[in-house]
Amino acid sequence: MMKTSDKRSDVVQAALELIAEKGFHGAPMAEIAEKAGVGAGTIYRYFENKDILITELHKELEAKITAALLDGYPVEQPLRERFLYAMREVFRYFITYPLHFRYMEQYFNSPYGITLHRDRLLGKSGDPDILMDIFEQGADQQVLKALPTSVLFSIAFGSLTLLMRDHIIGFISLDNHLIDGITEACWDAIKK
Amino acid sequence: MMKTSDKRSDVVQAALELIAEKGFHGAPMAEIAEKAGVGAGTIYRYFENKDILITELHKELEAKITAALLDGYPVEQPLRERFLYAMREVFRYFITYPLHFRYMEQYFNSPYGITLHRDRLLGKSGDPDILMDIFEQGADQQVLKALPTSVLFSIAFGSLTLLMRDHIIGFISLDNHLIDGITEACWDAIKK
Amino acid sequence: MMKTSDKRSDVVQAALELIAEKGFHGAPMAEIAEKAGVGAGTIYRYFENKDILITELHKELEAKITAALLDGYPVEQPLRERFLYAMREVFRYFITYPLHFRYMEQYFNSPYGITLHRDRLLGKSGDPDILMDIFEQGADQQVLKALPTSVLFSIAFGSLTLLMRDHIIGFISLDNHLIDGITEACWDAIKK
Amino acid sequence: MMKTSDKRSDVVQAALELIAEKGFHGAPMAEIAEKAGVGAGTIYRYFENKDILITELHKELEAKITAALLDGYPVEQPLRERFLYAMREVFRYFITYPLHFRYMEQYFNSPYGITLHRDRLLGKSGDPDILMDIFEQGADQQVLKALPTSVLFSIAFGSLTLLMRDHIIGFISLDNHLIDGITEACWDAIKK
DNA sequence: GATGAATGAGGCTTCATTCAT
DNA sequence: CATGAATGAAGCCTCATTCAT
Repeated sequence: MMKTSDKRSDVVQAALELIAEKGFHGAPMAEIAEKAGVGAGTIYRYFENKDILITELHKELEAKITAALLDGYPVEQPLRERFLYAMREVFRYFITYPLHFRYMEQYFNSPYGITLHRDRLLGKSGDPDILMDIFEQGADQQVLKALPTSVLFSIAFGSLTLLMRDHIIGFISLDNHLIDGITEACWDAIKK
Repeated sequence: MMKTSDKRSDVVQAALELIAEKGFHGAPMAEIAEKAGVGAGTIYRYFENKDILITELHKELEAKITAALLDGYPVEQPLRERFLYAMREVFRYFITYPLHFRYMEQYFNSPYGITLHRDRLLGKSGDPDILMDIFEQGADQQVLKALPTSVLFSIAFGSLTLLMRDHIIGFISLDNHLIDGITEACWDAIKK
Repeated sequence: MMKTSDKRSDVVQAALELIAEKGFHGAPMAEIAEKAGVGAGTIYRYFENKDILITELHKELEAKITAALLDGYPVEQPLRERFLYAMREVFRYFITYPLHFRYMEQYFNSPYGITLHRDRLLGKSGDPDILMDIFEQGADQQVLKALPTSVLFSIAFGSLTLLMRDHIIGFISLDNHLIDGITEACWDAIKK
Repeated sequence: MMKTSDKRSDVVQAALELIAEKGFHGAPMAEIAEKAGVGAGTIYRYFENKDILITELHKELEAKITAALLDGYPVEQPLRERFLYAMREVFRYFITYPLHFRYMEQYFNSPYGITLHRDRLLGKSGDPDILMDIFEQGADQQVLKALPTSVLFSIAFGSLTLLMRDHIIGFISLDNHLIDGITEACWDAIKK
């Protein structure tokens, strides 16, 4: 029933923690191995090389985030509610799993992220991107501002990113009330 | 009147270009030296080590950006106009100097950025932060939403960051019309 | 009647192919195991370690070559005919089994080969070396040049080795006519 | 006046000795560095990587051998004398520099050798190959057997190779008398 | 001051061998 | 007997920094 062996999970977890905390270059394979409690060579049974470990870990996190977002998503509600829900869920997910946020951030801001970005632009990303869908529908229904979809996305997601950073370093505290205020501010930004 | 020798400037420029393009780990000191047309050891006459070179370069860029922003800043205008002006200027500055943007981004997303952020929170940053001033005044005048200053900042600056990324990779084209639309969307986000 | 199990043969065959093609260092035990269709640990049931596998494989090939050479060997014929026969048989054997040639070559040109050579000099090699016998008889009968036996051997076998190399890489084509010419040239070299 | 720095020569000499004695895989870069009395990284100032060090060393040795061969070469003498001279010189050179022989042997019997061989066949080797010239002229003058040039070469050079091996391991002693006998035997092999 | 050759610690990866299942 | 996951020593290479010239 377990698809992944224990050692593989241990490696993934160790890599997640180290990379999230110290970045790709602050996380040598030897240290990942040590933290995972496995031999250095063991990592290579599961991941061809460090790049693939990094990419694979990104994919796993993305899948989890997407799943969390889709779970309970109010498909039938109006656009505004769906947008607010999605934003709040992403906030909550990352607040619950701050390492995931830090990892995704590292990944996004790295040569890997470039490829990712390009693929996403070209629609190669396989997952149903909820925010993008919302923005596209919003354009059709003329509920949102007449700005390119990707611009709307950047406004919402860029805000979220910096706010998460501040939350994680303890500069602000993203409680439900604040999250509500923020997501509504974002809605004001994109709505017509 | 020149505080810094030519060689120092050459090093700084070479470091800027290499790091902006390839990141900190893609810019070995030897390569920076070569690009600057100086010996590898020479760098160490001006900068104690690589970390200090990186930090110093960041400070220089920040000073330039601040200067560009202050130049022509409409102090007397209402808050809204000042906000729109500031955002547009930052966009224009980074569009003119994409290497500066890329460098600042690298710096921000790195262990260095952590320190920077912490210091900024503690008010150690010496420069007069225009955006922050605007947000603080907006709070006093009750023109802006009742959100923490740093939250307002993140909404504006987070949006800007992602949009600049997309512009630099050529995914969107930030012409004046689009910039106007974006800055107004950001204003909608923060205004009461 | 089978002294060796099937798995042992599979390992030997896999090792032969891999080593012949890629050399000792291009043939990891894991890959040999995979090609043989057995577990990596299984190899160690039959061969204490890689060195022993390599040495053992060499012995097996040598036995086959000797057998092929002895089969049909014209014991009664004059020296010249026996020499020509032996040379031609070796050529034909290696042309039929190029992997065997390549393996022997690898073995000969390696630290293993040193030991082999030394042992052969000391007469430790158990097999009846036909060429050596011919040379020794030739010396007794004063049909061959007054050169040490091992020198005569080197002339014949050294020529053969390089020619086989050229044949295998496709630079020359060792057809029967050419083989006849070569073996007679070798005979001219050694005959008085 | 010194084209190569001392360190470079030290590295080359250390590499020559180690590789000649133990083969490419028995000569780790770290050990070469240690034997040369330099830091491990220093090697990489002179040679991009191990492959290039190996190839470069081969080129240097080949140049020396060619030079030794050409020095005193009796261009005006008949074919037979030139062949005997060339063979004897090669023997003498390798007897004087046994490490050179062992290195060339290693190189020849390795993936590097394959390329070398192919290039030589294609005439890409820049040096004036004396033996090959002799064989070609011999074919024209109908002094030599009607065998492909490369076959004549293999007979002479293959013999030489094995004999050098035996000499180096001390199995035979290649004194002038023996060398004369061998080279004449080789002449008998190739002459019509 | 300026240079750049030299250094060696440290990073990634391979692979012969072991051993629990 | 057979397996193959696990190990870790060892190999190649990079690069920040130093120092003799």
